Formats: sequence, C-alpha cells, structure tokens
Amino acid sequence: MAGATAPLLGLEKKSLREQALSALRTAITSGELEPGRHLVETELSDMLQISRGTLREALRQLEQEGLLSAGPRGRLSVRHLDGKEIRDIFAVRAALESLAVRTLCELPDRASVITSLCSAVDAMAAAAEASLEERIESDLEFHRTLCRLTGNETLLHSWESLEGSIRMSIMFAGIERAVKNMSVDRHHDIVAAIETGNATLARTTVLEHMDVAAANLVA
Amino acid sequence: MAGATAPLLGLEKKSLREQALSALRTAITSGELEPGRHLVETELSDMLQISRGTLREALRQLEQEGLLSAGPRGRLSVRHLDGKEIRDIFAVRAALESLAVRTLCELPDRASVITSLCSAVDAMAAAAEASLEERIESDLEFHRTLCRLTGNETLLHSWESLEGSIRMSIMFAGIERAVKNMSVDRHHDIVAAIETGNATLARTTVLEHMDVAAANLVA
DNA sequence: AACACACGAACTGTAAACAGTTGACCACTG
DNA sequence: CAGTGGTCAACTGTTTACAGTTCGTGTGTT
Repeated sequence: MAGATAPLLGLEKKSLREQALSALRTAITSGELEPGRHLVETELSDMLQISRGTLREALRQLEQEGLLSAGPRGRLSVRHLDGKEIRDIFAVRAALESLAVRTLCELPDRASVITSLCSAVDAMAAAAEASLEERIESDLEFHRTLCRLTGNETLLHSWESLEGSIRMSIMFAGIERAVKNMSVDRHHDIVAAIETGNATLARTTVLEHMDVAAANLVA
Repeated sequence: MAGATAPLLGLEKKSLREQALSALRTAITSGELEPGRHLVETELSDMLQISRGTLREALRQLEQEGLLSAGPRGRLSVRHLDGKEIRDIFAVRAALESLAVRTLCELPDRASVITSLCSAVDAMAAAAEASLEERIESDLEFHRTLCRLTGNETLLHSWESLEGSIRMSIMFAGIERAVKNMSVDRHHDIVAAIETGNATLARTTVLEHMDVAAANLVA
C-alpha cells in the first residue's frame, strides 16, 4: 500500500512478512492481543507459522507504528494507551489532516477532489447500517483519502504511520463510543468547506471534528 | 532514541542493529550512498559486518523512515527526492512543529520550556562558527526539542520519523543552501513568540520559518 | 529462618544455510 | 541476422541453528 509494486494483474502475492504484519495489526487493534501483553517471539512465530527472523522484521515495523512498545531488554509488549495519549494522537492527527484540507483548498481544480470525497462520504452513508467495524473502516478510509488526494506522499505516509495508533485508540475507548464520531453530516461539512476553497474555514472544521472525536473517545 | 531503554548509567550498549541503523542513516544522509543506488543485502552485511537478518531489520526501519524506496521485487534503493517532495516534506514538518508551538503556548508554566529552548538557541549560537554539519545538528536539535517539550510522545515520534527525510532534503539541496536557514535570530523569534503565549503568532512564525527554509532549499 | 550461591530455563541477538525467482548472456536455429 | 530456448549467476525470502544474557528457583549453609 505504501510504495507497493503495481499489481499489473489482479493477483498480488503477499509475502509472509506482510501477511504476518496484517495478522498482527488486526490482532492488536481488535484487542485479541490485549494492551500490556508481553509478546514472546517464539510463541508468535509458532502461532503464525513463520520463522523468527521473518517475524522480527514485522515486529520492528509494528514498533515503529506505535503499536508495540519496547521494554528493558528488547522485550516487546502491546502498547497501552491512556487518555492523555489518545488526546495526543488525535492532536497530531488533527495537525496532519488540517494540512491536508488546507492543501486541498489551494488546489487549482478542486472538482475532481470533491467528486472523490463525495463518493467516500457516500460509502460512509451506505455503511451507516452496517457493522460497527465496517463503519470504522469507511470513516478511516475517508480521512485517508483526504490525505491521499493532496498528492503529498509524505503526508499520506505520516498519516498511515499514525493509523495503527488511531485504531488502538478506538479499540481502547470501545467501538461504541467511536461510532458517535461517524456522523455523515459532519464529514459532509468538511467536504463543503473544501469546496468553498476557504482554507481557514476548512481547517477550523477539521480541528473541531478532531476535538469532538477525541473528546468522545476519552470521555 | 525512540522508545529506548532508560540509560541508567551513562553507558548505553547499543545493539548491532542500532549501530547498523545509525551507520546506514549517516551514509545515506551524507550522500555516501547516492540517491537511486540499489542496495544489495549481502554487500551491506559484509560492509557492516553483520548478518543479513539483522541488517534486514534495520532496512525495514529505514524504509519506513522514507530513506529507502522499494522496487519491483523487494529491491531497495536510496530514495531520490525532487523539489516537490522536499516542499511536501517541509509542509508536513511545518504542520507538526506548528502543533508543537501551539501546544507549548497553551502550557500552564512556560518558564521552564523557555529556559530549555533558550539553551538550545545558545547551542546554535555557539556552533555558529563550527562546521556546517555541526550547525545542522544544532538546528535539528532545536526543532526536535520543540517537539519534545510538548510532552506529546506521538508528536515527537512523528517528527523523528520525518527527520531522515529532512536530512535527505538538506543533503540533496546541498549543505551550503541549508545553512542559510540557520539564523539564530529567526529561532529566537520562535522562542519569543512562545513566550508571549500567543498561539496564533507562534504558529505564524513557525510556518513562515518553514516556508523560507523550503524555499531556500529548492530555489 | 534467612542469605548466598549455583544451576537452569526462557528469550533475545546473531549467524549461516537453503530455496525460489528473476534477468542476463550465449549458443542455436530459421 | 532476428528470434528463440536454455543455462547460469545474482538476489531476495525464509528457515534453522547457535551464542550470550538475564531472571527465577532451589539448595545448602549459618
């Protein structure tokens, strides 16, 4: 997804490392691996049916994504988030997304951008009655799209580096609380603000959205 | 540096992986490994005197830091930056540091923060006549301190993830150009803005600083 | 009963070997 | 001479084995 090879054919053969990465990410952000839990390399490599070397590469990546925290002797454990950290994460997220909308506002032709964003909002609306997980996915997809459309690869990459932490925040706070932030209207406001081209307005809208989201999560 | 073990004693025994990481980072950001160059694992592991397994862990991290880009079949090469990417990187950096100063402005007791920042500026002043490399270091140290003092670990981590890219930008543009941004006055302005507690002013000061910096680099 | 020491299990750090795939070079053929 | 098929070397993905370190545990002594 990051700097991936173009899948010329629909077939995309993922390496074992990537499979392990996805599996672990899911396990952590779903709470299957509870926060604070100590991870034993041999245990995991047995569980995932891969060798330790391969596993360690994946663990390094998760560590950098902030899903794991390193203990005294290189011992890894699932990161534990408290309220302050969640607020911190959302503050950084707000800064990034605020840059995103500002950039989008300054774009010469916003028409195609608006179109893409609208379809993302529509996807959210369509998922409104779906499972909680799917609603979260469509919400994150909207915000990721916000970053992607800027064409700023660094911005997108930074946001994606934060995505794991965001998911952990949601998991930690409980999905029910998180879904309160998924209002379609609220997201439509963001798109509308971008459409006007008023960077200040767009920025304010995003910052408020994030403030509310963080407040809902830690409340 | 990131989530490192507390070095209870001054002695910090770095693992081979961390040593390799530093060595590679230095080699890349110094231009010793020129942009676009293909990296061969066996070659590097020979050069660094470490095994491939250990090396690969370090490479994953560098990849995530944006210093390496992945080619067709997992082949890594040193990332090549163009003008747009440099501007993009500095836009993200600006967003992060702007959050930093805003946070610092809202801090209850800014006195100790100001003290720390002043000593960082003093360090820059002291290095004003030193080598170009040292001036760059003290400059980056100042900005890193900005993020660290907020107490927002996520912010600091995000900034550090970007640090490699920032160094590459500097290298790519040529150190001589980069040093133009190192004016002590300019940094003192930032500290002064924080001292007033005026978040808007502080933010503006940082954004301008970054704009100028990016402009100098790609000019 | 408390302390000291030694043994042992559990893990991480590191190295070396194996397997599979791709791309290039070269000979052979129409 | 162009095109084709095949062999070979280079690299990455992955696994297995080994070394070193730390922490707990149990035993023996005072």
